[in-house]
Amino acid sequence: MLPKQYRLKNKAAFAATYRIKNSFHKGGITLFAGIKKKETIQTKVGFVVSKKTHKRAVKRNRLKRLMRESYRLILKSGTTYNSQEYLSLIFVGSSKALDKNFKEIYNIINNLLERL
RNA sequence: UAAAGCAGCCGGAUAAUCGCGCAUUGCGCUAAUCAGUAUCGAAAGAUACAACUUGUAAUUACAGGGAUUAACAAUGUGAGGAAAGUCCGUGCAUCCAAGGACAGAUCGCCGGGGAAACCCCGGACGGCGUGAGCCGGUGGAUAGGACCACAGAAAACAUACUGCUAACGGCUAUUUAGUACGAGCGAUGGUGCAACGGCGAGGUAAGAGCUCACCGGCGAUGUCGAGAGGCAUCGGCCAGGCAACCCCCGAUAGGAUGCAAGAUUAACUUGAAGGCUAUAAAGGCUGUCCGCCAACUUCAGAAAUAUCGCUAGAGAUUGCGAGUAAUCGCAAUACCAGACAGAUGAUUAUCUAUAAACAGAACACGGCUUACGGGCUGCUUUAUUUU
RNA sequence: GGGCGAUUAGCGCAGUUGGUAGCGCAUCACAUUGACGUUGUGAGGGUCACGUGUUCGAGUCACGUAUCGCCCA
Repeated sequence: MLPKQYRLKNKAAFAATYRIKNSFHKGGITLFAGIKKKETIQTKVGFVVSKKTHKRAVKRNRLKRLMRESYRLILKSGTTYNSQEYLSLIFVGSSKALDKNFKEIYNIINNLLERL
């Protein structure tokens, strides 16, 4: 889990980020990016796994946790590329990514941020 | 030893590095903010200074003391046996109704437990299994109605149909005999899931519980039992199935909606209605009256990333006692998730049986049902072997 | 989180006092035509989502399971 200040929480913010339609996809994970920010505030991140992806809550939670942990470790290492220029980021997991382990998820997230 | 049956338990552990939710405490020379003034906020509300209080001096001065938010630090704590399905029941909340009856609903062997339940325990009966055991929505079919396809004479009424009988009366012939007209009979009909008991013997003109033995079912009496019911004796043969179809009988319950229930705050801006009346108070146009506007009241809209509901309980653990048991009583101990884009994770090492099953709290609780890798314990049954 | 509904042929749907499962389109064959289309005639195709029970008998009645869909801010 990330601290609260890093999390994207507002429903309107989610809708606004989706509306930009600036997205990248790899290995069952889709990254949506918001507008480039003007003020120096923290970039906020949301993680989404739909109920349609898998029926059981345990597997959905597992994927969200892996994505979160990957993002946290990348943020900690400092090699965030251009991602911190954006106001908001959303990672959406699909059924392809469900069975992958932590290292695979980490590489995918890293690759997505690199392409941003 | 093997195969079964029943009951119960566990649902990885330890260490290192990084990381999250909540609670408490700390931190004011980390930052921001705060009563009457000042500030934040839509509001509820929150707070430095002042006041108050403590200490030191002595009438005024100095020092300390509060809280919130964010960040930081420390400590504590943090998913299940099913948290699941939402199949039952209850608390809790709002709305409707409040008196009585009917309709409708739910339940249905007996006794006990429980707040209640499509709940649990013990027993009865029926069925299954060699057995330990398991399964069962199991009241009433002479209160009444409906239905029972096809087949069959007939599916409930046995009054019909198909038949049987020459003992009796009649008729023909007149000794024997013949004839189903009267009369008697309910065996024959083999279809069906099911045919007003079954099977054998006696009996007869033909037959028939008409009589008898055995079996099945029904009723009465006696006896055992708290009761469902068991056992024994006697009696008479009239008693199809179906109530998880309507129904009858008995019992139970206010109904509906569900925490996205609902409560607090009610700015803002928009619309509609009420209202200047009796009483108290009462702004503006104009001193008074009328009238109009504002204020006021009600409803709706919009604003939920606010606060509460939100977890101390029909609870948990341990011990003792009552009871066959479900369960109940008493005592002690500790407080043990409370989020709101939603907390338990990642990596590495070691151990054990190779860490590998089903699976994530969302108001709470009691059940039921379903899913589940592997392991452990106790009791019981059957089979085999050894002593 | 809570509350509801549906599942029948390849597709879309009927099916009530429980008694031989149907309709339309599609598929196949034949006829018609020089050929195709249209049209006509006929045929095939079903675990009534799955399981257990009640019943002589279940698509229908009762209970459980699975899948899909809808509503509530």
